[in-house]
Amino acid sequence: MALDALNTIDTETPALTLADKALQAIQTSIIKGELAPGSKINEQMLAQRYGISRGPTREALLTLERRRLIVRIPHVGARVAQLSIDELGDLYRLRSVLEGMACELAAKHISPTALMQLQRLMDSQEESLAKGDTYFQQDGDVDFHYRIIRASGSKHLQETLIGNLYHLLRMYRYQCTSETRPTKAIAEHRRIVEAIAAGDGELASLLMRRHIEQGRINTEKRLKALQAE
Amino acid sequence: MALDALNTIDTETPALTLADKALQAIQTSIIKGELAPGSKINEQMLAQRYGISRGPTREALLTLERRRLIVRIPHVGARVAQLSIDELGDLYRLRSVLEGMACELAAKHISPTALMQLQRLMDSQEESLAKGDTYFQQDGDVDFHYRIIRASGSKHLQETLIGNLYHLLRMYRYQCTSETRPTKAIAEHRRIVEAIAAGDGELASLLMRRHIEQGRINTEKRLKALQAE
DNA sequence: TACCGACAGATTGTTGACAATCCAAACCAT
DNA sequence: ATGGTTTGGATTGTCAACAATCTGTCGGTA
Repeated sequence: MALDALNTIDTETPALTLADKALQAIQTSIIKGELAPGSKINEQMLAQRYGISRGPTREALLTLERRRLIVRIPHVGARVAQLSIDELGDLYRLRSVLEGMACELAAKHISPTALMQLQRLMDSQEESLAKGDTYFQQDGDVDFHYRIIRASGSKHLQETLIGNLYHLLRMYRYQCTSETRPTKAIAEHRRIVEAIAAGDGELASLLMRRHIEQGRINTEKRLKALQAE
Repeated sequence: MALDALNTIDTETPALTLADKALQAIQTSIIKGELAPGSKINEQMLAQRYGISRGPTREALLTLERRRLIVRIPHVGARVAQLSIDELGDLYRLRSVLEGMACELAAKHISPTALMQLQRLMDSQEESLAKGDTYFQQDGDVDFHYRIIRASGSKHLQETLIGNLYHLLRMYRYQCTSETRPTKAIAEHRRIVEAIAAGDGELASLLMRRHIEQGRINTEKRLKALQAE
């Protein structure tokens, strides 16, 4: 039932278009690996599965192409993106630079309220970690990064990271990480926030780049193990 | 050459769809300002103008939305993007960081042939400049930057810059620069290439960021004058 | 057997019509 | 006159059928 809800289009809220809803549904399937990397995507089949026509389905696929979750070839079709270690490195290298930049900007521009919210997020995460609750760890990490990126105040940086890069990143992370490293990661988050609060963008950027590099190593290890089979 | 053609399979055939052609046509109109910034875009009218149906037209508009050349609102429609000084600054700040990164990578990874081609491009541009031929100046500059970005060897960096950011950038540049500053710009290009050739990514990056900052100042000046009317 | 080309099935690209939604002008009530 | 409501026209979202293209199979030929 709950699983069904994830794969079913809600036809009762006409605020969103069918294309948007299809996009959400298909993207979730891809990120979770229900649509396996490299597998072929059939427009008609997808449309049928969600009970809509091919028009909105095609629109969703175009958006997924721009997010690099699928690869489309004209007159041939679309496939779910393949995960590779090379691309992972490429992706993280770019992410590292961009989020470093976000930190520097955030250290300059962050608003008092946004900073406070960020600190409260740290508190609540440390608290739930102490309780042994790791369920929201992954989401919490994403939330942390999102907030800093938004605090940068740069529309294009935001769009590039959240609107483009992060979707593919989430796919790698979802499929390649099982247990996270919550204690260390949250401590690193805390230090980054402290640097931002102190207005030290250079330090915040450095810490963030290191933090992300740790994440890359972690994910790469998993991906290697995954591809070894 | 002929032998090459005989033994090569045309895997790189454009295979242009109507959507692709419409995209090219509409994008050119927007960048040139024939479709004025802020003006409304009518799907049916566009489709009629190019003698195609609304389907491919919509696909083209979706792509233009991802390239930030238009703004789309569900059930309302699309408008050509507005140019603003704030966004120009935002855009160039991001571009600066990314192309700086491209320089560092290029200094490490560039292939001998790519380097040679780059140097030949410099030669031919200096030559045509000496002749007083400024017609291809704009294209030449774009070409220079593209080559360095490609030489970085980073797929995602390439996609982010060329696939996303540069389209909007070209719109600003096309509409906001009349006479360029060819002599200085080409000299700056030359120095950047020299730094890359010497494997000094740090220097190349610094020079590139300065070079881009000059471009920003130039474009901003024009944009201000344009908006003063 | 290996290679080349025609054929059939399936898939994508495109179209025109229909439904849902928004915008603006006209209308009514106060 | 002004504010809110209604209604008509225009525009976007969606659909199902048609056309163009590709993939893989089959048969023929060296």
